[in-house]
Amino acid sequence: MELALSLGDASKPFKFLDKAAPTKDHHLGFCMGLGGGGGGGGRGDDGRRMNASASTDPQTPLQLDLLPFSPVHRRPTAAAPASEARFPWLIATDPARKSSSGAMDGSTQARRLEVNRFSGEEGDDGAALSSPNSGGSSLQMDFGVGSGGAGGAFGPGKRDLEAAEAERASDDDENGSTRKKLRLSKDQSAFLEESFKEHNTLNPKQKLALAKQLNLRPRQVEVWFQNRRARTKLKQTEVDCEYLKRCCETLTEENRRLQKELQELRALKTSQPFYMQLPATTLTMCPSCERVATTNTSTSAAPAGNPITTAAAATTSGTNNNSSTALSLGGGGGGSNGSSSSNGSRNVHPFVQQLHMSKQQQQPQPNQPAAS
DNA sequence: TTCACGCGTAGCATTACGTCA
DNA sequence: CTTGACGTAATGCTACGCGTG
Repeated sequence: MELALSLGDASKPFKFLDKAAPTKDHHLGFCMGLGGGGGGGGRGDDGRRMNASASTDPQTPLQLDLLPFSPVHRRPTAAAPASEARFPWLIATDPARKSSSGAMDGSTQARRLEVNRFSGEEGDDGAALSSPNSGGSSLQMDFGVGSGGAGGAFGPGKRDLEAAEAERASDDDENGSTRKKLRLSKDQSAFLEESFKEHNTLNPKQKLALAKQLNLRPRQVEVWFQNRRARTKLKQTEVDCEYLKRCCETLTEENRRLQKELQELRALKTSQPFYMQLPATTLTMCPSCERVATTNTSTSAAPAGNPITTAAAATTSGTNNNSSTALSLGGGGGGSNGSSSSNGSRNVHPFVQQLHMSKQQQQPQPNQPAAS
């Protein structure tokens, strides 16, 4: 049993940067597919990583939408040019940003804008910044230095907390020892989420582009995606667990039901001497799928409405003293494979058909219907 | 062709910080 | 005001694929 988490088509190019902005009311989310097949999907360039990927299994019997998802994106308009339409929060929706660009005094503005922001001077040298020892924490808190005014589009541009945080960070910069944790703004997170829906992994180009768009360091983008994948996997595990739990319950119930039926059959067998005259029956199990085989000899001994059909199987030799019963399990329980033989010969399991054939060869019963 | 090496990125476990009830 | 739970950014480590000499 396998769970596949569909997070978009990994084969698609990284389109989010070319797309128009997500709508203001766009939903962030993903859907999970519970599949029953072998492991498909996986990273495009690396097959060994298979989780959190779109399921290619055609079976995909169950899909859970954990969050609503809307693929619709807003197109850039004349009123909202592409750069702004791509980032609708740049326009007017963020009151904090309004304040940052409006009534805020210069120093405060600079301070707020530069929190979370990687300075443009860093350029595309993501590798250097990626080093955990590169002092990125202190660097990113190096607000007010080289603010240049151009950046800050994706800076949080809000939250007095961050200003206070920045002040504390500036203190930390002096000793340079503490790790400073930054909270991404909602807008940044939303955009990253949108990107994650497109691709849950990043190539260097995409990473740099995203970092530039969001005014973050490439390392931050990278870390965000790593953590996001981890969260996705965790959710998947939870869903997996839930699904297995349901399966277990179903099977337990099925087992209980079968045990009950078996008891009934045994009671019936002892109460009716007719059964004693029947030839030995066998509980036949398919060696490949371990499914109990059906032999349709239409004894109709089962109680009415009984999903289990009993059949007195003809034995290959009269010397077989084993008392056995061929049971046909109906489609009940969680099974969806249509193993029930009630549909006639079309859906009869190959193993069952093989049984029929062997029996017909050994004990031909020309007028015997195939259905149970 | 094979091997060693470096680089980049993945997953994973863990830490540490910020937020909230 | 304190505290514990929780979410999450960040760190450190290992493994793998790939390109290169």
